[in-house]
Amino acid sequence: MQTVLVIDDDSSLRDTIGLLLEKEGFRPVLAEDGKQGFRQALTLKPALILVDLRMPGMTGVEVCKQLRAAGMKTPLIVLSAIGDEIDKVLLLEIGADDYVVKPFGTRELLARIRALLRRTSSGDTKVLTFADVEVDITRRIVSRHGEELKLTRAEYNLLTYFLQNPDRALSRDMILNSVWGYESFPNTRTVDAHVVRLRQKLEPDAGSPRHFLTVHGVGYRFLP
Amino acid sequence: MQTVLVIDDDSSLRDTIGLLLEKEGFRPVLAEDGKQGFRQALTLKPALILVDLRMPGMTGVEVCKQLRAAGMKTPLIVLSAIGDEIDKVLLLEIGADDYVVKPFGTRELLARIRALLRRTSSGDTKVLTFADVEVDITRRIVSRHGEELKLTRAEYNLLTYFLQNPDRALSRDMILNSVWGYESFPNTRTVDAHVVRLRQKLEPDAGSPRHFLTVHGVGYRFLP
DNA sequence: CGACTTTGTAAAAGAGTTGTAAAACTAACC
DNA sequence: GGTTAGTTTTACAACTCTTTTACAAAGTCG
Repeated sequence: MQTVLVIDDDSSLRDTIGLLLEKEGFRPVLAEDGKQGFRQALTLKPALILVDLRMPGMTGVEVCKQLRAAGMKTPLIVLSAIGDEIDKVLLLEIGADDYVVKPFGTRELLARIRALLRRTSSGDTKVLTFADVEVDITRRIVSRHGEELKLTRAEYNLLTYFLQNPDRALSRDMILNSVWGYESFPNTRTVDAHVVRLRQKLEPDAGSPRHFLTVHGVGYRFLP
Repeated sequence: MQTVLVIDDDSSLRDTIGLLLEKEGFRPVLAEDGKQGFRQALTLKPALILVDLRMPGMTGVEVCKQLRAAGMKTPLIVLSAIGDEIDKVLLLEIGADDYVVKPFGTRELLARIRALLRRTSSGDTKVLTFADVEVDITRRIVSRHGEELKLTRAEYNLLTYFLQNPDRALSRDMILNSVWGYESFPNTRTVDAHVVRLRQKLEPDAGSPRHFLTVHGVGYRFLP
């Protein structure tokens, strides 16, 4: 989950943004002044920073400058009040990546956050999870408790298919067609062999599966 | 020198921007419509693209969408006339990185170009590193412990591609398209041959690679 | 309860993928 | 034109993964 640091002295706005971010799947961290925010930025290394331009003490411009001087390249969006005289060019030159003028819609703020994250982190890592297992699609790695589990290609493909079709009875033929494609025609027992392997690698107790369930006479059902 | 592709049907504006860029040390390439611009973007792989929103034929939005669909991550700034009703959020969502409203000052345009180049990783980051290897992009030199390692062109290109896409499973086809381009069609085994060479030159122990990892049945994953 | 079908599983057989050196080919440079 | 450096293809061994097979275990149903 990506951490977003929000630095704003207006506590009500800060909380609003915090809630919004939380709802959208980010981990918000709130700071009420520039100095505190600056320290948290260094220690937390958030994925993105939102900073108010006008604050008592250390201003947004100061925060931004200092962070860049400290070598941090964290993407940063400046929040400015409509009355503020902002020199857009200056902002961009001191190292802010974008700015949003208050009052702003939540949709706009989110879009900007996403766009900025997309182009900076270059890796929008997609991660699916079930139980205590993590499936990192971009890295093509499956792990449990941070420890990598080695899955073969067929196992991996089968697993992601199950993840995309949770809690549904899936016949062996459906599975074969979706995972193996219409070109190859393996025996339906092939599916069983791979399910066995997924159970052995991913089930807490392969003997009595809790996630990869058998639907007798049909096929399997995956329960996250 | 960094190439900037300018796509605009207004020839006078196009030339003005071209001159400005040239004066500021960029290499401008001009395209007069969306289709032409799109093709040049794919072949030239510019460092940055400026595209007019309103054009006959393929619009700026189209260009942007298509480029992103083709997997190009080139930073892109949209130029829009003051009368245009632009949905900023939409622009950012389709993958534009920034926009400038015409008429704009040259100072503003340049600041935005620089800011965008700065934050898009390889913009002015001249040196990339991983483990004990340094890759100096501007000098096109790879070294370890200050000692130069001689890499051929293909090896170097492949290495920088890996560096720009760390910790992601990359299929041979993706690698071929990005490193070799859409025009040449070498065998996918070519990739393997070059990976072998990178391992031999850069891995501490080429026999058990720690950085250039194989993703069986897919391709490779580079771990810095 | 049996007779029958379906599933679990390990292990063998088979298929496909990768590592690697070397040959064949190209482009670049005197 | 010939030499050289670099790229791409090829060939094959080594390796990994997939599929089949065989049999035991479990489930279904009269």
